[in-house]
Amino acid sequence: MSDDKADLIATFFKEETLTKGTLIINEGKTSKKSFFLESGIVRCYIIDLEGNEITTRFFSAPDFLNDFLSFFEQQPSEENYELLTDAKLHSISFTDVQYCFHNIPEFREWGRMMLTLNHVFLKKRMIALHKETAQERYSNLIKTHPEIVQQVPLHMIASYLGVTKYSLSRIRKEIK
Amino acid sequence: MSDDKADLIATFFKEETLTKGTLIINEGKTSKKSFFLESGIVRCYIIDLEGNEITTRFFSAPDFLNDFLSFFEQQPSEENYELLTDAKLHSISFTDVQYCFHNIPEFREWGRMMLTLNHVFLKKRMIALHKETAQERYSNLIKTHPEIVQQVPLHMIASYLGVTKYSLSRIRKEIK
DNA sequence: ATTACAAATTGCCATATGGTAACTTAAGGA
DNA sequence: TCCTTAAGTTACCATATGGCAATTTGTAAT
Repeated sequence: MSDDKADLIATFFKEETLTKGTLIINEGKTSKKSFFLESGIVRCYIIDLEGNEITTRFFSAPDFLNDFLSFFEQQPSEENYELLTDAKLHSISFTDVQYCFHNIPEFREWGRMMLTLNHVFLKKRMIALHKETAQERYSNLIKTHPEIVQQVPLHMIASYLGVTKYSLSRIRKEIK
Repeated sequence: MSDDKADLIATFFKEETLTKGTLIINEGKTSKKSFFLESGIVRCYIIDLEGNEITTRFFSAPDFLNDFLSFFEQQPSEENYELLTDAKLHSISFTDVQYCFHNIPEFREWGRMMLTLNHVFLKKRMIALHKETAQERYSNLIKTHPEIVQQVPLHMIASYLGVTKYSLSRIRKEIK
């Protein structure tokens, strides 16, 4: 992408510095923004029928993130997105995203890529939950995202991997 | 949608009658078509590293289907789509889909809906694999898609649910 | 009717994971 | 520093599921 285009696109983003614990997307509310995460870690989770939190995804900087369904369909989100650390973000509004989609081909291309990556992520995760043992899933997480394993509380990682915190604690011991 | 538009869109679809066992999308090949399934059942599966088939999805008529990644990104498919019964399909080429996207707003809207439904399916499935027992997943399948439970061989359903055929056979016995 | 083959079932035991309760460790506030 | 609380660990046992092997059932071809 040319510098001109990059600069143009950058003008639509607004810098935000937020503290640990902030919810940047809330269950039940329609998400108005997409984000670029410059620093920090974000956890995405839903609350199931029994009231348990299920962590469905982590984002660690640098990365783009939004709630695909809530943002692009402008409907209430089913998930919460919580900052696990203090973070610096750059946000763009739905209106501006629409404007950029219509007027900047490179931005449209970027949107397509986001969508594809999102889809690939879900498919990989589905297959992992399907065929891998909890230990394999944990080992893979260490390989691909060591920063998450290091910085995120064990019970959240356990929930993300689909096991209890007790099991994950045992898996940790075995791996060492 | 108006009848005029519907008729116009229909002209881009070509009827195909195919027999049980036919692969309509092949692993390794770039998918050139999207389909409307008028009658029949389709199974989507991948082959994992150990050579096992993992069934990732069923489609039963009437439904639209394509391989999102292979079709829209025009890259080799990672999955196979197999007819489990004789079937009548209506197919539309990638070129024609692009044409319709550019020229028929209703079609664009339909594309967006497909994408969203696809996404919702993957998320639901992820959560099901995450939190439900095999028995719950099977019960839900019976509720939502009894025709699949009736017509599809047990070992394929087992693979879809993420359990062995032995376990599913036992689950079946308990439920009765 | 007979054979052949795939699909499905079931007894048996192994393994992975769940869940409680007790305990230890770590971290932040008064 | 002490106190309080959350996080993490671990012993123990329960439950869910895996997987082999033997058997039965169903189905299609001859």
